[in-house]
Amino acid sequence: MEIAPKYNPSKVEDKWYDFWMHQGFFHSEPDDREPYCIVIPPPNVTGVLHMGHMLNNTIQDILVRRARMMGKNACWVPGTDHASIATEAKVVGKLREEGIDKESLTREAFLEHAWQWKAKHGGIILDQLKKLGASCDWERTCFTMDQALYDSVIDVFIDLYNKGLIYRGVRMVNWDPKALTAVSDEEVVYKEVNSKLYYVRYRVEGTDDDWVTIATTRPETILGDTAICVHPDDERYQRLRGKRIIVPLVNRSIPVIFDEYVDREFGTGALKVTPAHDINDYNLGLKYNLEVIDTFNPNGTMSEAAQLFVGEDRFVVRRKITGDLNKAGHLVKMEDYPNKVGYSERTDAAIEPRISVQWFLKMKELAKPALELVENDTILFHPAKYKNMYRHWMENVTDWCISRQLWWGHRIPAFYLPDGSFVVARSKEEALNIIKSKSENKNSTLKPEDLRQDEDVLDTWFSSWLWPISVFDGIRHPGNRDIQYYYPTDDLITAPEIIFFWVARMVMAGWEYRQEIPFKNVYFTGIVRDKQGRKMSKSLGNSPEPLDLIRQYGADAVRVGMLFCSPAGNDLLYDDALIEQGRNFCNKMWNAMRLVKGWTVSSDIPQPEVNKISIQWFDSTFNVALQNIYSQYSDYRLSEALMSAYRLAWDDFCSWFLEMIKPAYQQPIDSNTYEAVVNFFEKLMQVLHPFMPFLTEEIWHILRERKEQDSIMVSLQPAVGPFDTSLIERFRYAGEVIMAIRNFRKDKNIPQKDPVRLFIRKNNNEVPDTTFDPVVCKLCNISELGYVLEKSPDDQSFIVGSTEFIIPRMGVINVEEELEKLQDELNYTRGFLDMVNLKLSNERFVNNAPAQVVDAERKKQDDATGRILVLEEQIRHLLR
RNA sequence: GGGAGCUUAGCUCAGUUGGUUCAGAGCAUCUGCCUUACAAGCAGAGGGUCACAGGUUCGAAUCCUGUAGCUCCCA
Repeated sequence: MEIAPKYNPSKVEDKWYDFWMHQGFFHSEPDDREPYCIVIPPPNVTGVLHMGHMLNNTIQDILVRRARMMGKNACWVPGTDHASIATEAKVVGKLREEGIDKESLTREAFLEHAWQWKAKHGGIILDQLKKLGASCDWERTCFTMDQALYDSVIDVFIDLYNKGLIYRGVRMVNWDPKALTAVSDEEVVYKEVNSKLYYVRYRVEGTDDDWVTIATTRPETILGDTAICVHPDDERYQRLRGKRIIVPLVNRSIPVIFDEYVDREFGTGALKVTPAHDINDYNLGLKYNLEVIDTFNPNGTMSEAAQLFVGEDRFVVRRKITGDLNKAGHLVKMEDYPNKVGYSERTDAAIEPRISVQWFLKMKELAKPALELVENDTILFHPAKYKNMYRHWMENVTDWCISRQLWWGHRIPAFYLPDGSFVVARSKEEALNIIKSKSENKNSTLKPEDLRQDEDVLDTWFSSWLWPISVFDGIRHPGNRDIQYYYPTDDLITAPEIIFFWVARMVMAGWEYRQEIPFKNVYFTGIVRDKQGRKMSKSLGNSPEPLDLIRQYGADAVRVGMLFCSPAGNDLLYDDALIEQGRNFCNKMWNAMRLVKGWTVSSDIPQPEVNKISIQWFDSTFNVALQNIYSQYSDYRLSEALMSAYRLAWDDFCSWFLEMIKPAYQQPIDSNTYEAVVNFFEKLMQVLHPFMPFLTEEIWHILRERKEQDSIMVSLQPAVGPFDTSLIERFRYAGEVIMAIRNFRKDKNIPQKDPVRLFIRKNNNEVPDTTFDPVVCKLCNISELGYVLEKSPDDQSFIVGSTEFIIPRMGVINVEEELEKLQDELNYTRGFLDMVNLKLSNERFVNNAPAQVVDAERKKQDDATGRILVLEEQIRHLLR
């Protein structure tokens, strides 16, 4: 068989992905096995694959493939999220390009466009994930607006309403003037901006020249002022008691109120109060029963109520009004002032606090058990430090504004009667029944068409929080086979930035609807950043195109590269070098396979001693590493598990083991050894499979003849076998000897191809351990190995531990150079011994430290003493 | 303004209950090598007062206190 000298991923990857799909290996149905389940954090239908998805889904795939290879019934449910605001914005934008105004369409017509858009773009990310090797159960692909999931959301709304947890209320909300909708507190991002503090003076009513100066960052809101507030103890303003103030430009008379809320240090100590446009002012307004004048239209332009600048944008008005105030003699001064301004996470428009009627979900009761479940480790966070953040949010949780003034999404199932009252129901008909059953005769003549359904939809997260349940239809059919089997799911892999948006709320929903946790572990991934530490983003243009990377390096290389430097919860500084490292590793494995497959096997030759001991050593080494790797998996230290597997494969298997058992050039290998090598190789591929699925499947198939339906991905990972740590320990020493001989050769310019003789000098009457002598001989090209008590004048030697290794003179030696080296080492060792002696002569140390530690020091003492003797003798020897 | 966390090699990070698996790994760097699996490689080497200052202890990267710097979250 021709095997390419370099691994070519593009040829291999599509082939195996198709194979896995055709075999149905990704699909899961409930059975007798233990389930393992992950639900994907559903990507937006608006999105395309970015590096963050690559990392996140690589981790999920590793966990799923590993669970599958542990014999569990693994199910990874994929799907997408309808993303109300983002999608509606995209569709509106697209329509605008086509010259269609959203306002000119009916709701039904608009939704028609939205569904078309979703059909075209909604599956892009999921298809891209296939290139990465994602082993999702594609037959279970879900969308948050599929009928079953849609109805689940509506059911939950109705249920929570009936439980009194959902209410409709007038509240100050975060208004996104671009998307024309309210957004939740969590969707507001605060940014530091350089703004100005405007000092504006207001005339006291009934005076000609008595002024009160206030400081504001938002002069355009002056038109909505309905009070001036000062601290009751502020000496400067006592004269204002009982007075009224004239609002500049509009000449409205407003009261002065006294409240301790005011910070006397800030600005002038006098605060203008605009209840319609600031949350704190709103609260003051409630307290003092102030007039509320809403001076803005929903799109951020001035309303009729403002009287001036009607229809002009708030930021334009800020400029204009400053000029007008100045002209009218009201502007005292302006100062630069850095402050934080809230922006919409979705549209980046500056958030406008706005009074409006919205739907809210009470959070306090739901938060209580959800906090407890994380506090008592029923749900584990990896890394655990995120518990702090979670606790903080849960303890300070506020009611969740769940309505959005959009069309794309789950329409709020509330129906309004002509008199303005409403009922919550699944349909107009049901609503009508409820109305009729409640009221005597008053509404008996109502017809369905008299009812008007709420125009708004629900926050997207109000569907996402049900995701782990609704993908199995567990809201509508709580007893169905799937939900009973797969729920609670096992692991959730997500970003810390949505810990409140999503993770916390899933815990709440899980507890409310199943009295169960939604998942057992939450693994928080970091943010993928560029080399300068900037978050990768489209606008910065600093992100590589993931699919290009896969084409260039192969999916396995990308997976391995991304994971290498990504401990849980830590940000990943992306660098192409990481992916190159992944590619190099793939190639290394490929070449090892080429080596092994290149041998001719003979059952006629006996197995050399060196091979026997090498196989024993690698078997132990492998099992120790395996134990390590498995424990790293259970601690969710995936990058460490990968690193352990990497070193096992590269260092232990390739660099050591294969070199130990490798037959001489063009010589056959004995069949026992060959069988052992192929076995090890197979197991190694199984260990590596979750990280690099394609390459391992390819090599696994080349290593042995397989049946048509055989696949490494449904094989079982090896169990940890017995191991001999003393054997590993003894080889560690032999390895040091080998390295010392290599150094010796290099030092003395003796090429590897020239054989040398090696004599080991026995200390006193010790019985030498000869286990690895054949290995040393093979790897160092030793023609003769013996044990001696003395050495002859011409010999050269080196020391490992406290044993001297002698190599009969080959060529000339530089006596002075040797002496200097030996003297240096002698000095160092003497210093070392002094330190140890000092420690051992300290009675408090000997009495207080555990016996182990003291013994270790004694051992050091012995070794150093022995080494000094050898060194001294070597020096004497040279001087002779 | 309130809270949480971080600071260990040039870079990215490990380092459980204080004690020879405590100063580690990978990458990068440097030096030899195109040695018939692999130059996308092989064999070696160098590199850290564990942010700073105190304290506890026989013993501190690890525990305590303070200082400085960075990051994140909340308002």
